[in-house]
Amino acid sequence: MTSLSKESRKAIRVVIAEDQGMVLGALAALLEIEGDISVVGRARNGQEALECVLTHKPDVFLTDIEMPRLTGLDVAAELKRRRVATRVVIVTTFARSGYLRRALDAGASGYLLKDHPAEQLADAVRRVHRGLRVIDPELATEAWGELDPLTDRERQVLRLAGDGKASGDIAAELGLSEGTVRNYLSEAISKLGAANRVEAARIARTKGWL
Amino acid sequence: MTSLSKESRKAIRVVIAEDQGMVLGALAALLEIEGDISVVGRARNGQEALECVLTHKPDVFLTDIEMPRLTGLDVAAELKRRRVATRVVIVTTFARSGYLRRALDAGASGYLLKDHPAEQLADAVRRVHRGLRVIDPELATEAWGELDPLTDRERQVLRLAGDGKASGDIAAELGLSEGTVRNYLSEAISKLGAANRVEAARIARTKGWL
DNA sequence: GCGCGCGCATGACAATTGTCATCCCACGGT
DNA sequence: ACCGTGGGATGACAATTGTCATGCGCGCGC
Repeated sequence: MTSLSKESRKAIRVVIAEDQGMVLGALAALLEIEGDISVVGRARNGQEALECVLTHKPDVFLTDIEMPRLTGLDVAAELKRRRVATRVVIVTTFARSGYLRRALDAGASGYLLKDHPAEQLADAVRRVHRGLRVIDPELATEAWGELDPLTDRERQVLRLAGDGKASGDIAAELGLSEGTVRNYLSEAISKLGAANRVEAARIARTKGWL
Repeated sequence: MTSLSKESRKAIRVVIAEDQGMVLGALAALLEIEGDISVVGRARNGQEALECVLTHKPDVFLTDIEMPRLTGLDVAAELKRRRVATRVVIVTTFARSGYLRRALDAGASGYLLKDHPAEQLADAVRRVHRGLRVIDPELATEAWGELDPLTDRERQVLRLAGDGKASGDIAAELGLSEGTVRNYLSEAISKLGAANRVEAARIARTKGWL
């Protein structure tokens, strides 16, 4: 279709970031077999990814969200701040509306789920390169749903509580009093309609709010 | 063994199972570019995988663990039960000793982590095809460490508790009394050296015991 | 300067959780 | 028939958790 005209002349230059080495290599292979896309850089964490994009200035930057050092969202935000022209596409396992919202805020042009067919990937890269937006339809609808009702404190506290830490420990860790921690937790629990701290943490996590 | 004499004549036939479509496609692409390997089937869940292996009788079956319907471990076990000649290689995100143990019990010939470099994959397929075992070294050592100390009941109860359910709910769900549930939980907590049910669940999960 | 809201803390109380000691009962040996 | 054992239940008690009402100080808007 599109690029048969000039074909190999102007390949789309891509950098990929993904912490699972096997998947990273595999995605790269997947794109390389498309004649019109060329993978010019790979990164296994956010830090590396940022540098890689900055030095290569690729057309498209494909990134996972959950990575060591910096998340894909952090990297996207940083690229936006620096007014880098590279278009960002998020490729993640998580269908969490909170993530999508943050991705868009961070200026991402695409948001795909690892779930859906591999064919979509090369296509998405081309579309985004042409200046279009590619948002997984499944998410796009639900996305403008509820926004995160939690305050920063509630988030912090909930995160720790979700790991099984006791109120006292959490208090110590955050330099608060135990009673206050329980208050925050109680607030979070009621905001999320949960029955206890653990359920609350689960809910927040699945929405991408934690 | 069979026919490596003729080289390209006889490509290694592989079936891949992986629930994330994108990753599935990517892994397939990765293997296809190796001249001596041919992907003859793909599956996105355990059920499908089992059928696919049964009908294609591939040389090697590459599978993720966590999938809908049946886990990769379940499929491996079933293949062993049926005395299918196909060699099984587990490819997973999780470096959990419990998983490795179960994989070996189920007759798997390989256990790789998605973390490590993509190059290893094709190599592992060849090695396994030749009749060798390929176990991620990182795991291999630690593997013959502790075995699961939990009883069936403790496992069930812990699973539910880890999701934030209250003792009463768990009791109802399993047809036990609330006190009994607390007893099991207490046992599990002490066996795992945890401070509470949530931490206990976390620990069990990271060991692959849950 | 006044009032408001927000972040944080207290204290008090009920519900849930974690720990133990004890008990019942269905079994599987011997 | 008789013990041993393991699954399950009770009851009692302490610690932790969840809920509320209330209090304090600080910054902000007006």
